[in-house]
Amino acid sequence: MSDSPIDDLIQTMGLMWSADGGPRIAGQILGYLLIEGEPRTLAQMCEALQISKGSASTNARLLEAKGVVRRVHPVGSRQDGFLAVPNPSHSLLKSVAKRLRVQADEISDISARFPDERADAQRRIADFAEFYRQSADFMDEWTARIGPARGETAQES
Amino acid sequence: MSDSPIDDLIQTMGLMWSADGGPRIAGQILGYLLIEGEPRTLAQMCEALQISKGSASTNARLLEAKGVVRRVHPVGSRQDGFLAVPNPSHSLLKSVAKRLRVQADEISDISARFPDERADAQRRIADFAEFYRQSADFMDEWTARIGPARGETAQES
DNA sequence: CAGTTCGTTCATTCCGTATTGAACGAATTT
DNA sequence: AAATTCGTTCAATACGGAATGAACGAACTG
Repeated sequence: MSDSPIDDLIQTMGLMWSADGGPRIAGQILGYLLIEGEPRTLAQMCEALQISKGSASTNARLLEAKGVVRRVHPVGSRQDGFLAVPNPSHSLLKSVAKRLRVQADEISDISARFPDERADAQRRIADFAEFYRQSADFMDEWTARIGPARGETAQES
Repeated sequence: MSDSPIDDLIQTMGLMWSADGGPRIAGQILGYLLIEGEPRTLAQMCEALQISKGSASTNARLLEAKGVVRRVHPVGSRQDGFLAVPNPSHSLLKSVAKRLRVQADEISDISARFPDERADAQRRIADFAEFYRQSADFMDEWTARIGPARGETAQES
């Protein structure tokens, strides 16, 4: 079991990412690309992280969708390259904000169907949803303040 | 399967909570208490949500630790009562901020051990950690703006 | 002080989903 | 056009942690 700081970081990033509810391998890939600094292929990820080709593809694409990783097509090479986005703050916060907003809408939609005799409960739920919505708003505000990441190409709906 | 808005909300809160990486039952309990508005016992949760006593106890205590739920001791009753905190924003954001800060520290600690020839990687990792730290700061700022929740009694370390 | 009624704990079971590996299509190469 | 070399997909598996329920201690009750 290697204990080099580099491996340690990759391992830790994996644990952190899975603690946040995501696939562990996605965090490991991000850590790996962050360390390497230059585009790496799926095959290189498989070799370095000892994972299957399927996992490498799926999780790299996941990170790409989140805007944390960018895919490049080096001329003269047939394989795709994956590169950690220098400053992923923008994409990361935006995706969190979006999720909060969806959850807020979902909750208030449901509470709108409450029967009249549950007006008090309806208000409490609405207040709760409002907190989610405010949090999303504030995230957007913060996102705007730090500005978009350099070299970002996120195309989420 | 009942489709009343009330049951629907409880179910949805459970799914949302688990989507954020937590136990589904915790979200369901929060939804239930949010709807009821008044203190409810573990036995009532078991009955309403069809869950075991152990789950009720464990998850209620989890919510209590997060400062989202408050425990009360009604005089004359031997059972504890659990009550949804009116405005949990403060506790919720604070716990998120704390986790971000822990993760940021963890990452920069590891990157500090990088060998000299990896100075460039070290800098990228440090930048990444800095983003986490900034996010935590940002959460605290947001927390301060909305002010502490009414009736809060969170005692996290 | 025996008998309840609580809340908590913990070994076990169960379930969701991450991971795998083989199969496939597309694009290249010889 | 056959043969490679890519990336993706998907059914099967493995694994981590959620949920259970029995056991336990503590606090009350009669």
